[in-house]
Amino acid sequence: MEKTFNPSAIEKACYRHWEEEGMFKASGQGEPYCILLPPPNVTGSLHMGHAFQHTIMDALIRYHRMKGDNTLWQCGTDHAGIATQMVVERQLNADGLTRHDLGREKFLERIWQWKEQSGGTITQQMRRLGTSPDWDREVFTMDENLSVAVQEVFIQLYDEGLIYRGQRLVNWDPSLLTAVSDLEVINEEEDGYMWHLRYPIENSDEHLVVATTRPETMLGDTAVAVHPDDERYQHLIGKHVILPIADRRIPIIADDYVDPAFGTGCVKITPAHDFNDYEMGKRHNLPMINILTKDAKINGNAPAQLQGLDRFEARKQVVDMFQSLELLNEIKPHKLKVPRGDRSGVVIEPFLTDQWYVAIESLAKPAIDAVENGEIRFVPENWNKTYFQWMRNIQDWCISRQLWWGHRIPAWYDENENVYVGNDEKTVRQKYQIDDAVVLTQDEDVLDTWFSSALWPFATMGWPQKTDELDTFVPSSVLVTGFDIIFFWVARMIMMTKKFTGRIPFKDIYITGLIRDEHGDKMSKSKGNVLDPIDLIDGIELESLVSKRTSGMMQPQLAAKVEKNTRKQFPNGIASYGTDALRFTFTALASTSRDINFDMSRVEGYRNFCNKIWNAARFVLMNCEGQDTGNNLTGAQNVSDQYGELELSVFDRWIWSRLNNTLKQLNEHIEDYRFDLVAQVVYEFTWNQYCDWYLELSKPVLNSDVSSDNQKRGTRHTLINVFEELLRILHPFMPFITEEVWKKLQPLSVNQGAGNSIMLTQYPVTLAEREDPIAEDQIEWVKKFIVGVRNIRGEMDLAPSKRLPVLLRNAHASDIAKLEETKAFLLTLAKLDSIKVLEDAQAPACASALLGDMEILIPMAGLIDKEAEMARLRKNESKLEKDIQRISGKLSNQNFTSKAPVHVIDKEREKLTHARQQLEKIQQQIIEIGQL
RNA sequence: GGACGCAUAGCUCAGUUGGGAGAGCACCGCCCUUACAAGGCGGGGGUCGCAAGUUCAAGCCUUGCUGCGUCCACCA
Repeated sequence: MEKTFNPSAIEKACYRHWEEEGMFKASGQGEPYCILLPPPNVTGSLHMGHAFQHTIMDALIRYHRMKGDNTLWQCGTDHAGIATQMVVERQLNADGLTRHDLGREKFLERIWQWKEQSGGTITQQMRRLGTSPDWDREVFTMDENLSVAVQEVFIQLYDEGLIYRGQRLVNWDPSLLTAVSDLEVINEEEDGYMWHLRYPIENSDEHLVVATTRPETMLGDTAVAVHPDDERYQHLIGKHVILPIADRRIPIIADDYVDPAFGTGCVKITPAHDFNDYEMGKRHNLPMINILTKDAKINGNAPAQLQGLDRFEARKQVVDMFQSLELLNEIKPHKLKVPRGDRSGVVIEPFLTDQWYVAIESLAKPAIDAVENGEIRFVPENWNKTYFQWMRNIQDWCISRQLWWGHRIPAWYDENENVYVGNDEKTVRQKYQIDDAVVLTQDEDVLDTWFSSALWPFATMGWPQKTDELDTFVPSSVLVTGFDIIFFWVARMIMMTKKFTGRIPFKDIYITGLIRDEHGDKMSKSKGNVLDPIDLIDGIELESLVSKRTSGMMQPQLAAKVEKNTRKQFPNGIASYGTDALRFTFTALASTSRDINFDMSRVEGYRNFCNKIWNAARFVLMNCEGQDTGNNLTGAQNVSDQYGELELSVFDRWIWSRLNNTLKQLNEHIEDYRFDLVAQVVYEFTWNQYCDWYLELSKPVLNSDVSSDNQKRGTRHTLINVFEELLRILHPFMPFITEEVWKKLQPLSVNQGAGNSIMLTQYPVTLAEREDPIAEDQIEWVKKFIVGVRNIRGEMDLAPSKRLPVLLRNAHASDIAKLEETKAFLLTLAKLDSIKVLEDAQAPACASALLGDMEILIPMAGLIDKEAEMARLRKNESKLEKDIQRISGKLSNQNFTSKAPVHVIDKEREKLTHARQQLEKIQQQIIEIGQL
């Protein structure tokens, strides 16, 4: 084995092996365990958020697969209607073309080409991450069988009256020329103005002053509203104003929606271009005058001079006209929420169009119930509040999009605009008994991408056909996703799956945090702080990183800053850390926190962890290869004690006990989705117990002439088999290194017949017989002994190579028993040349450490500086004095002694006694040293 | 306006039912000891945002405040 772990040398071949051997398939045996991959955009590429979530999912999948569950990771990609169509349209634009130049059919061909060309990117990147979904079951949301499901759902909902078509005010994106749902509109506060406009009152010299942030909409005003109780305007209710410019006579109406305290207390009402006004328009039977074209220019309902102007140009013109009519009262700076399309970024216009909607309320109810009654569980639980809040105020879902890329709506119209819904024209004619002479045309629109995503849990399992997968894997076990798509996707899956299968789609919803940069900023191209997971795996040199970060920016003027920051943060580019280090980092960062700040130094730390594992393997191999590891002896499988020729020492038994304990904790943490704690316990065991202590403790046995063959066999046996189990424990989190190392070590272990991949072995289980509190107690004593000596050595600046004599004073019988069992280890690990037990209190001048009542003494004899030892003792003394003061204060408090539980009081008393004894010894030492 | 989250060591974060403040990284000192210098050993470092309350006991529970953040709704 190489001296240093080199991930790039093993990962790809390792993955190919797994995939070619079909190891990712559900076994068909055991309890079903299923995860649905949130389908990424087919033409997208893997970002840090994906990598994070995929790591978590893969860890769960591998864990359950090794546990023997019938484990399916259902994967696939999404057609991502708007996003994908935009990409291809942009490509066309670069050639000076629009999609209309190509026509619908040609344009769709072009998108399919693009999908074929770039559709494999993300799935290839997932392979680099080591993910193990069943690729043979990969689904694309526009595959034939998915389209069948989409149609079926649409038709069934329509026939039940739960999908309807109607003219309403929708969020209209004037650049994409499509309706979008409420969720696709981002409202952000921006600086704007409030214009105060005067409307002359009919047959009067009076005016009403209305305030507006969108003056151009006055062209569509059909009323002015005041509060019914507003005394200022009582006399005007029922009268009319003459709308300037448009010269329209519109009524002054009363409605308690108006807040008399805001602005002037008069509101202009534009039912065709504002959601509140629309509602009021319906209440008061007001006409709805649409003044905009689809691309947000002023239409023929406005005065001729304004027609054809862009909405923002028209705004200026309208203001100018009011000014010249002396009807502009004032212009105030004003902060307002501006609705923008989440894809296009342009200002959304409320716009009257015909669209398709899902009547959502009856679907929402069972979906709310499922979470309320605990059938579906959010983790962390708190997210159910977010869910409830949205679900209980849910609005009908606008599902039609004026796009070409997507599932075309299965509806046909005759010349009289009658609607017929069915699978295809032929079916429709039969279903509605329409004569062939009647011309039918299909709806031009497609469905919202999320409509097909909502069917993911059952459509991927073969619905509407009855399949075994539907029975077995609905509901799936857990959905791993971000909170940003709870409404878009999670809620809608629950509604649709309940509706069409009667089952819940998943039992748990594990909501992960959002990956941010190390300072908590969102990763974005414009900030130039985006990390590509593949770059962390393979490494990237500085120049490539800089050009990657600065190319194709929406705001090229930021490039210089991005370049500067990048050069500063990564003067040497990014090193190659390998997949396992990256995955372990994600695992360790997966706490309950909402925001996860991705820290490069963590990756480096876990790269080192990989190297640690690698080198531990080298040590194990070096000591076990070609040696008798006792694996063929009876009883070796579940070894926890001595079996004749296999003699386990106290520290062999100790490490088995620790391993068992670690596994127990790990199982609990996985149950709780606390992957950060999972990472912590396995890291701690591997590095701080197995490597730091166990490997060191094994050396004296393996290298000594004194230890017996049976003892050596016992230690080798433990060395190899604990490690082999540890590799299996680690595998779900670090699949590559564990596979590579396991293949080298497995032949030496009791698990030698387990097959040709660690991913198909059994996950280790906890065994009560491995628990060994006595061994744990003894090794604790050994550790304290050694640390005590090291402490003196470290603080007294004694050369590590200098072997020291140790005297023990005030040793109990139990100390002496432990000493006898472990003396060889103490001598080696603490670098001692002798250990003597003193019969009485007499001792030369010594530096000292305490282990319980026993004093570990190192004669100063020219080695140790008096002042330095004095300072060390004083430090310990004052620490003990503080402890004693605090504890005795507590114990002398009558309230405490009368009210606290007995075991707490006893514990405090014990602590006090112990501290006093320690203090006494320290002070005695101080006197002794002081006399020198 | 409504809901939610966060504030603990220089940085990034753990701290489970209230009972002696932890990790990684960074920092300081010593060491190239035959698994590993991507390492070993030792060490320093925190008024747990502020205030009040409950309690024998509060990083943890309650209330208020401050600061930061997210989501939903929205006053033209």
